[in-house]
Amino acid sequence: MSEPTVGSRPTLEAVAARAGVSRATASRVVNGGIGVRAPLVDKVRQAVDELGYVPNHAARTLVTRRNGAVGVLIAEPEFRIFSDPFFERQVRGISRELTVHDCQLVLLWVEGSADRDRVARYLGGGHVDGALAFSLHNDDELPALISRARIPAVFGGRPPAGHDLDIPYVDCDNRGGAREAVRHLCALGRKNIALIAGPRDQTSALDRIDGYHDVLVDADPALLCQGDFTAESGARAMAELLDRRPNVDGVFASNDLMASGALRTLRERGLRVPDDVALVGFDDVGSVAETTEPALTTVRQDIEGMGRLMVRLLMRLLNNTAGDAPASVITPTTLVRRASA
Amino acid sequence: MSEPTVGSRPTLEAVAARAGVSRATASRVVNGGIGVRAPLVDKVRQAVDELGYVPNHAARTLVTRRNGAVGVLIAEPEFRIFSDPFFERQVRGISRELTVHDCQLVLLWVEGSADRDRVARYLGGGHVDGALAFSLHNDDELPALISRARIPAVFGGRPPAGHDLDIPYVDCDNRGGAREAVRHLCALGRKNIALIAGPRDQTSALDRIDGYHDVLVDADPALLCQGDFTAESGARAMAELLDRRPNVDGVFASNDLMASGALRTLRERGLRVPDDVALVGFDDVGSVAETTEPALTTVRQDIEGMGRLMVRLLMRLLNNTAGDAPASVITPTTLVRRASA
DNA sequence: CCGCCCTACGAGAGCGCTCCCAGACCTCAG
DNA sequence: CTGAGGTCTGGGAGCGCTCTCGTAGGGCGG
Repeated sequence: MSEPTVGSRPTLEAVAARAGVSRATASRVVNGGIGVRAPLVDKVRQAVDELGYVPNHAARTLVTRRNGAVGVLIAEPEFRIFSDPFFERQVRGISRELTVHDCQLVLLWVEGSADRDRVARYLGGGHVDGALAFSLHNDDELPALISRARIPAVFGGRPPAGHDLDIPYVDCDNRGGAREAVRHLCALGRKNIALIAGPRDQTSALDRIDGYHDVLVDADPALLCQGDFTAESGARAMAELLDRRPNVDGVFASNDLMASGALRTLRERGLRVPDDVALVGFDDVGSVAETTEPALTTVRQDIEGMGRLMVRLLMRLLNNTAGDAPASVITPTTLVRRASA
Repeated sequence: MSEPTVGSRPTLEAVAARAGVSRATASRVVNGGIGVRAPLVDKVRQAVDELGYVPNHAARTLVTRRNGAVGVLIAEPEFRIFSDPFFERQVRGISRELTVHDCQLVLLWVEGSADRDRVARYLGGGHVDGALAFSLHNDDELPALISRARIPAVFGGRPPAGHDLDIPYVDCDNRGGAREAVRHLCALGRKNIALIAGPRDQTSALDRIDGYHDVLVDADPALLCQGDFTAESGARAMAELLDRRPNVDGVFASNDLMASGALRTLRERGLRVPDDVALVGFDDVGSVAETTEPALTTVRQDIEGMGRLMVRLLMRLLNNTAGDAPASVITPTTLVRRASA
């Protein structure tokens, strides 16, 4: 097909020869050097340096059956949301933690049904040790795809019910965070607290709605307005809420982007934040929450940390000869008080 | 270390046995089946299906020295710009084209100097067949990194001068596109055409500035204002321009994001677009250009196509036993007329 | 009908590595 | 001084695949 990537790289054999030891010993040194006496270790290390030896990954994988790569599955609708800083942060966390574990990130972008087959084959083909996936939508094909590939996996975000797979997930305490946000508005003395909800096909959005209702058990249904996690939808929802209930004095927006949109509408209508209407967001993505005017009071979730956690969970899954899956993790949220509430 | 990913998958040997042929013949069938008679092909295919055979990638790589993976290098500043739809689109194009070539996308995120070593080792270690990188900043370490790893690579965007590496790149005709934009404003009869420029450390921004000057050879320097490709900077630049030269009647913003910011400022100042000020952007990212009010006249570059082109160039590089590097590609731009100019 | 050539298939080596196992060596107690 | 027990090291098999090469077999011209 083509030339080797680099003109014949040195093999372990060559290193061993140069160091005057056997291939087995050289291998031991390369893999940590335990059980090898110091002088030999040094000799091998030196040979490695001199020759610029880099282990052949394929050969190693062939025998160890591990390839040090993890697939990150992103389905089309999510990818479009890549512009959402949320994703960037989560992938960043994943990437960083994978580096720690000496693993590579293989981006698998599932775009259509044809891709679904391809990716399932790929996952099943042992190209990657495990998979990380974001399960955001009810109609998502990812859980099915993963179970088909029979590969260790971890989800980011609680998958919708209905999947009987025991795939662990990492999520933040959406419901608890929402409760905290709403309680905070209550504590400020707000009486007509509205909710700008996220899309109903995402568990995170549903959980935040539940949290709202936990606190405001018999909230006026007209105070709940639907958004889709975009700033634009937040602006629209806010307008609608103000039309329906002009006496709104508190708003919990299910994410910061929608909160920023709501803020815009409030400003356009000449309402002061937080004086007239107190506003709380969710996520605490710095690029949004800190730059609004006024800065957003919001529920922080440790997005990058969740990404890292996903990797750690997967690693535990991989190093786990017994079959017991580690439990899912719910990370805590914290209310970050800024100016908007 | 751990269990095999899946309990002992079938090998080619097993397929061959079941089909009653030799391993060699089975291999031939799996790899396209040329030189094998139809009945045998069928038998092998059937065995593959029945056993659910999937080739072992590592074993194949070990002997072919190709691993069907391409590294996509993203340096930290770019990654932060992932929220820029530009990147999403380009990666999308790359991903799609890689699928066509049966290659995987390994995301390599270069974050610091420590990472630089790690990634260089990784690239040099033959884990990937080639690399794609985005060279946006003058101070970028990526070109050096790639030349160190001595691996076939293609850049997205013309790298800044000063690198004597013969790494081909794919870029759009930034200068020509800018010329077209400015000429269009001229054709509309605009006399005081301002430029909102992009950051000076990016070749694309510089080229667009050059294009502006190509048409407006002795433009008033006060009509040039610096931005950084964000909407916010566009808004600020527009404000500054209006303060400096209230008679501005045409603006070429070096990207759509800045154009959208400029639009906001113009609206706030009560100026009508395009009646008072005609505005042209660059990029034609739909999520921005089509949703502004009025919709943006802009210079379209085929971002996804450029991503695909990068992959094709790399593939040519890989299948190229002679050492002649394919030439870089400059893709054309087209002016898309909407409402803003 | 015989021999030639071409095509289809199988045998086998080997890619670079890990890891099992046997043997060498050393230490120390008896 | 000897042998048991431990620690290190090397030999060698084998991971699953591709690919070269040799051979068998069939078609066709002479």
